[in-house]
Amino acid sequence: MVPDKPRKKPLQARSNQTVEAIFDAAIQVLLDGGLGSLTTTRVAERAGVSVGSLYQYFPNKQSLMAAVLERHLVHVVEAVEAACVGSKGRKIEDMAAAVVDGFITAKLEMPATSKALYAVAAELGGEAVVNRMAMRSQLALCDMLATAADCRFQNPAVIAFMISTAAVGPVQALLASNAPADLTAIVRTHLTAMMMSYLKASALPVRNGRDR
Amino acid sequence: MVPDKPRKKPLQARSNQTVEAIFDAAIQVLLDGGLGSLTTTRVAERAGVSVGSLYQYFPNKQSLMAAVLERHLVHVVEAVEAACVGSKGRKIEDMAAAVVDGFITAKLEMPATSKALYAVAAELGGEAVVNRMAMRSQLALCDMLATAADCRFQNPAVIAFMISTAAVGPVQALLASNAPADLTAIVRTHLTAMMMSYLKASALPVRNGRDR
DNA sequence: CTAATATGTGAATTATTCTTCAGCTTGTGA
DNA sequence: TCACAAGCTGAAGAATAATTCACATATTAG
Repeated sequence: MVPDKPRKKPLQARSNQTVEAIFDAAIQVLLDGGLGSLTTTRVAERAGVSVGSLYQYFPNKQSLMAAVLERHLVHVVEAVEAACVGSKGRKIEDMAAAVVDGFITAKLEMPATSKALYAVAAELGGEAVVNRMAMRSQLALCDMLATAADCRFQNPAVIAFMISTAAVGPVQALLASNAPADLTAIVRTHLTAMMMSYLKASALPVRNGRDR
Repeated sequence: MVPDKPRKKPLQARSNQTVEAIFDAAIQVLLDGGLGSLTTTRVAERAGVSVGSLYQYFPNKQSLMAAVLERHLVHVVEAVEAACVGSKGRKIEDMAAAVVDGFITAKLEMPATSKALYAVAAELGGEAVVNRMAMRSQLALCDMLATAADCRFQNPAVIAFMISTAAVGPVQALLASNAPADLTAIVRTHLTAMMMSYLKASALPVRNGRDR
């Protein structure tokens, strides 16, 4: 619906640097002033390039914002996916711990970026990106859950939906209130506990070896 | 930091109608076009009044958006607070069910409004409103938890934080994907199950009558 | 009925914004 | 070295926005 692809693919090393600089600058501008005061000119200035260069790689402002958001979310989703494949065949407790840990670690690796992008995610262009990424992580979770060593689930897709969506709230709140590090640790513990107990409560225990 | 109060308090019935119309129009404009394309002129047009009237009650665009957001969040928080006071002295299972039900019902009562306001909440002015409302609901949750019939909690504030923040994710996802009603019912069930199991897992059972 | 007050109007002002493009600089391959 | 392509520039165009204010209309009190 809205153009999303880079207008031009960077070929020389120089242009890659430019694109990197633009990405970083967008985050910076977002951080002091919010999405409302982000302008293409300001981003270009901060990146140390001209507006013209910006428009060489992004057909318009919206596609720039979508690209910045996607870049960050891909990073987070990949962390979740890694935790999922790494926990296949384990017990659900290990699964819960690994997934929560991967998610929180990735999200809090760049807290400023995470926080700045919530406004972008809530905008018209961002919604689609968010939905796409949510799908990806729920698929990975589903795959993982199907291999649990100690139980089966009646409706893995719903469980995956709940886990992935319920995890975002506490982390978002943590970021929104610029919480101290010790609260972060506590939330990590509690989120793990929440997911573990939820998984246990939703599990159909496997009798011996093969069920059904 | 940013002016937030109405410039003028409506005295006559006529002006109250105007303010109501402006609120409703703001939601409408937000719904088709998003925050990015919301302008004071467009809101005034939709409300059937002139821009001048709008600026008579809101000193600027930001305060208008904050007021619209606050109005909705107060409604949701009041539902949660009602569920909390109504569940004092009950068992934790009843508490979890009542709170989740109150929250989801209030949020889904006006799904379009809820969805439209996520962008506002993520903006600079909205963050403060959201934090204030989060505080209110966590306080109510804390009060409720302290009266549980069947157990005590080591750190009620953290539990309240987790419950209130973890509940928003699934509902937000539900709204973002325009989910069908049956999925809504399933999420309601699962969110209740999640909170119940989490509360049980975090509880220190009370021995007999009085503990400690 | 009349004066005082409350409310409503919307063109004009002032400021920004996104986006383009004609020309300049830098890199590369022969 | 030279010519062509890739990359960069930033002033200018066209559009749109937030906010004001001098004036019109409606309501209320006395």
